Amino acid sequence: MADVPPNRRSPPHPRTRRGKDTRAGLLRAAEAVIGEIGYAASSIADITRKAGIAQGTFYIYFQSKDEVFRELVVEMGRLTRGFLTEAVADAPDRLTAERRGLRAFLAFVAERPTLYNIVTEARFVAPDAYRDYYTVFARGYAQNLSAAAKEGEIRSGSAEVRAWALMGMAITLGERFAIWETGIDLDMVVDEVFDMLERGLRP
Amino acid sequence: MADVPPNRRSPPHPRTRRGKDTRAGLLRAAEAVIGEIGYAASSIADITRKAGIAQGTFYIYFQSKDEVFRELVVEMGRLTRGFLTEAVADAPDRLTAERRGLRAFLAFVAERPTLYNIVTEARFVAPDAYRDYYTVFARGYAQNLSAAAKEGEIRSGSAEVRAWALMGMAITLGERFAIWETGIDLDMVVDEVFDMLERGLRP
DNA sequence: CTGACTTATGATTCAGTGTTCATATTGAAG
DNA sequence: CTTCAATATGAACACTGAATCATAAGTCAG
Repeated sequence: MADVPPNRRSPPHPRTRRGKDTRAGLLRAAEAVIGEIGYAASSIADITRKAGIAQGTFYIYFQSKDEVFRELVVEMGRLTRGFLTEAVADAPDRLTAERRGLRAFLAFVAERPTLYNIVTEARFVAPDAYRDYYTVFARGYAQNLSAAAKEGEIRSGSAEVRAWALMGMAITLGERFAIWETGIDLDMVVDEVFDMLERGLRP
Repeated sequence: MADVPPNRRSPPHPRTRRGKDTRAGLLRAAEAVIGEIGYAASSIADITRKAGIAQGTFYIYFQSKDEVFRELVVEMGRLTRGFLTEAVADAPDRLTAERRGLRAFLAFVAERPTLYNIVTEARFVAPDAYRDYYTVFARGYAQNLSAAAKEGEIRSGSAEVRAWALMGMAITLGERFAIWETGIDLDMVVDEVFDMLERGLRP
C-alpha cells in the first residue's frame, strides 16, 4: 500500500492566551522584518529573534516561512481596504470620494512603509495572494465607479479600465511621494492629480 | 602590513568573438530564466544550463549573480525607452504622443512579459537600479509635459506629479490587461484611459 | 494539586547554491 | 607550427538557512 503522504496542514490556532500572544507577536515581527529587508533576505531566525522567542517555536504556529508571508499579505489587504472604506464613508459624491480615497491612501502608505515591500514581493513569493490583493480592490473600485456613472455623477465609461488606471496612479504616487521622498505636501499631489482627472489635460 | 583586500572588479569584456557570443548568450539566458521564475528562484546552474555552457564559465563574464541582474535591469530600461521614443517620435502634439506612448508600452509589455518580473524584483535586489529605471523615465516624461504646457498644448500643472501619475497608470494597466489576461483589445483600453485624461471624469 | 495538553527550546539535520579552482581546450598572432 | 592568452570545464568547497525533533517548561480544567 502506498501511503498517501497527506498534504501538511497548517498548525491549529492557539488554544491558550499565551499562544495567541506568541502567534500575534510572530506576525508583527514578520511584518517588521520582512517589511524592512524583504522576504528573501529575512530568515526565520531574524523573525524569531525580533519576536523574542526560540526558532523552533515558529513552527508551532506556522507551517513555513511562506505561510506567514501569505497571512501577512492577506492582512495587509484587509487593513488597507478597511482604512480606505472608513476614509471615504461619508463623501457626498464619487469625485469627492475618489479624492479622499487617494489622500487617505497616501497617508496610509506614508505611515506604514512596510506595506509596499510586502505586497510587491508577494508577486514572486505568493502570486495568487498578490493577484487577490489587487483584484479584490479593483472589484470594489469598479463597482463604485459604475454606480456613480449610473447616477450621473461621472461620465460613463469602462469602470474596470478606470479602476485599474486609478489604482496604478495611487500605487506609483505613493511610492514616489510618500516613500522615496518624505515630507512632501501630499495635499498638493492630490490637487494636481484631481485637476487632471476632473478637467482633463486639455487646455 | 595589512593587505588591503581590493574590491573585486568586474571581469573585463570579452576579447574574442567567441567570448562576446558567450557573454551575450548568458545575458539572454539570464533574462529568460529570471524573467520567468524570478531572481531568488533562479540559480546560476539554471542560467548556464539554459545558455548551454558550464557553470564556471559564468564567472568569466560576471562577477556575481547580482551583477548580471543589474546589467539586465539597465538593459531593460534602455530597451523600453528606445522603443517608446521611437513610437512617439513624430506625433503632432503631446496628447497624441501620450496616447501613442501608452499604446506602445502596452504592446511592448505584451510581447516581453519578462520585463515586469525583472524590473519589479530589482526593487529588492538592486534598489538603486530600480530607482534609476523609473527616475530616468519620469525625468524625460516630465520634461515633455512641461514643454507641452509652455506651448499651450495642455493645461499647466505639476509636470512631475503628472509624469508619475501617468507612469503608474501605464504600469498597472500593463500588468492587468497585457500580462494577467492576454488577448485584450488594447486599443479599447487606451481609448478609455484617454477619454478620462482628455476630458476628465466630470459628466 | 495534578495530570494532560499546550507551548517553548535550540541544537541538529539536510539540501540547495553561489563561488572558486585546478585543469583542459581553443584559436589566432607571429 | 608554436605559443600563449583567452575561454571553457565541472567537481569541490563553503556557507546559509529552512525545517525537524527530542526534551523541557508552562498552563489550566477538574
